[in-house]
Amino acid sequence: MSNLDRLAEPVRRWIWQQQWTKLRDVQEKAIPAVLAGGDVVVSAKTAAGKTEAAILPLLTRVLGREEREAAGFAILWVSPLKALINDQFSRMEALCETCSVPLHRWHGDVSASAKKRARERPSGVVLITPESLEATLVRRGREAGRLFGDLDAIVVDELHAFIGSERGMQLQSILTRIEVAAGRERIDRIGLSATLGDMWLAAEALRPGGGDRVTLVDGLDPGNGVRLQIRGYEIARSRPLPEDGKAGPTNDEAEEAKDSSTPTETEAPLVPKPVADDLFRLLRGRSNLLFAGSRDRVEVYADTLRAMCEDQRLPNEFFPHHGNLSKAEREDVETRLRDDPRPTTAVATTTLELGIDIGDVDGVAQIGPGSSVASMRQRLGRSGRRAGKPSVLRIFAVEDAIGPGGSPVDRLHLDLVQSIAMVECLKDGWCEPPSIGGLHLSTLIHQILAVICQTGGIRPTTAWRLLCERGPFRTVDRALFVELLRGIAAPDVRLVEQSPEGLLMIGEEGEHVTATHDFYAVFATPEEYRIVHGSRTLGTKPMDQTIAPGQTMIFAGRRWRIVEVDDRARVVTVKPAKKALPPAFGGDWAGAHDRIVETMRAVLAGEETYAYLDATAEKLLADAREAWRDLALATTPILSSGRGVVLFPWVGTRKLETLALALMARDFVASVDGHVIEVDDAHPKAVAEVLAEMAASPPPDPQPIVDRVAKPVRAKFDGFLPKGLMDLVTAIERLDVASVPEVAARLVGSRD
DNA sequence: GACCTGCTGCGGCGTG
Repeated sequence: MSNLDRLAEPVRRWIWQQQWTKLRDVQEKAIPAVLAGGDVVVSAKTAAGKTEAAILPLLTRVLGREEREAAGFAILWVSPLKALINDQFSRMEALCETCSVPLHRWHGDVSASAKKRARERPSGVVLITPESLEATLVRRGREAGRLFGDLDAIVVDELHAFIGSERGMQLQSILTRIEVAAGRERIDRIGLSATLGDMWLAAEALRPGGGDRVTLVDGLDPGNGVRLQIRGYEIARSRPLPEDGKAGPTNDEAEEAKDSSTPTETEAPLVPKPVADDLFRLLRGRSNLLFAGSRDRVEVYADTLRAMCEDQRLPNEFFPHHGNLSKAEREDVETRLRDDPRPTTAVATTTLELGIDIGDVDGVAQIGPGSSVASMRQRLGRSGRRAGKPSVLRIFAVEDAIGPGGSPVDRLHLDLVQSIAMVECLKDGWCEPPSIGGLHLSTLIHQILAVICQTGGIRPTTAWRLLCERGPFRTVDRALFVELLRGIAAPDVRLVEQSPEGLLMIGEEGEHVTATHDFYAVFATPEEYRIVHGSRTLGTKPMDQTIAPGQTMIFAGRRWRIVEVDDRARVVTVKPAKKALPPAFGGDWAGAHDRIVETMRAVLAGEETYAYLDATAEKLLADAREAWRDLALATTPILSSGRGVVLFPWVGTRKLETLALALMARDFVASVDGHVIEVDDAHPKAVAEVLAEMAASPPPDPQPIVDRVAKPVRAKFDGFLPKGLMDLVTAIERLDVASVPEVAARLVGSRD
């Protein structure tokens, strides 16, 4: 018997109106779990019907409750994106109406009057962002009991997107604060998540400290199979790529003339011709997603493919999509993908990996290995959603042509090898676990300020119990909490102060910080210029680079020249140009997980053949394996190179960077380049001696290593931390000092 | 050699 019969009558009526013949697997499983009460994580891939899996039984619960005197919201539905809230609102509107349950949208783009109405007569379901929830607690803390005291359940949509992040810590903290303000022991939490390698992490993220009591519901995914290919390209580079942003031409007539000239023969194209030709041939005429890896590359690839359409007098079907493009530019692409019959390829960053509704695409392509196996899996799920259609993923591995005399690292074709390693990890069913265990002191500072605003003043002990004992900051003990409070109450900081009665109050600087609307978000955002053409805002660009009139840039997939820069208003006015340079957005490299780099070593050292490689990729892999043998890297992971040394420990980026800093603390000039460490002006024997000593000793003193981290301040409130606490955060969240002996042993252990 | 996300309250003005 289907669990359909356990749903309330109006809910069943709505299902009947939808003409559903039966419930999806994940819905059948979720209904009894949600009806039973308690915490539940529902996991399934995108578009499997998770929303209905949660809302149908939740509405049944709400309709089954006896009418109560005190009003209040019944269901709090927290979502990471405004766009998702809008999608979900239209999906739930008719259902809620059938059930006579009010449905509210609550985020920054919703009118203040609609929010006021919801606040004055709170009831039914409210779809809200963490930031809007934070704002409500901070500005109307005394109303929290009235608004949330009668909640039946809290839903966290896209739970996986919150795990381990600053925003995730904030959300967990807010959920605790709501339970406490509502005077409730606990309120049921329902998490909706993508499938993770380890679902216990999702359970623990939903209920910190109580993950083992969360019910896990996993939707079956029969799937339509996967067609995956790695395409190799061996490109002779006569000249290096132009350096980003630095070579902007000056504003004069000669430059205007240059706009219309064609690129000279010696100038290397930004996208190698064989790669561009294949992309054009394989993608044109269908609907695809092309993940280019960075915003700069999104612009360059979209511009190159658009220009190819124009050269062949064909209508353009390639459009860029990334976080710095305006909402209007992005929505045009999304709508065209979803509703327009014309073939469309969106060239994108990670913006199109998550939940936004764009329907199904024919294929997915990506340039290079991509940032993680987890993201490769999400991308794969974007195609092959229609019955009988497999998921199609093409990975373009672009490598330099290089002879036996070339640089050892380049001969290993590590981009291709990493692509293979990541596909192998994916086939094994593994993906990176979210990184948890950080101290998150920046976010804790935020939560201390927020709780003071919410309550009007709080005792330090009460704050610690709320945020660290009951809330999510479990790694912060009383002593550390007191040290943090002393730091942010210091006379030169003054975020907080203590009243004569011992209550924590907002200090002078804290008044400034909490007064602005920028306060509600816990993540930092760079200052940006707005890029404007005529009356249309194309998007924004970070202001760390120098921007000057006369410079050209590719932006929103088209070519522009900067006409005017208004530094006060932070507006850059542009006009069309015939030729332009790629824009520079900057960014940091998050690095690869240990398991990926270990698999890369196994790929190089092994003899396995991979059926998903094309002929060039096979040839490049053979060349890389030949280099591996020539260089005897299996037995000699320390190579002499020019006047320096190259180290191949085959560990993930965090351990690699820690070892490089440890060598710097021993007065070597060491730097990380991809998956290797380069030591300048050093003799292999001298480096090996120090490594042997590190391998035989306990982990080194972290302080000299921490002191060499280039930019320690990263999170929004890091700047308010006393140095000792900033160093602690750096050591715990960015380094792995304990691994130094083991990584050093990998380099010297195999030489004896 | 990376990416993404969010926002209150109030004063002033125009419109129905």
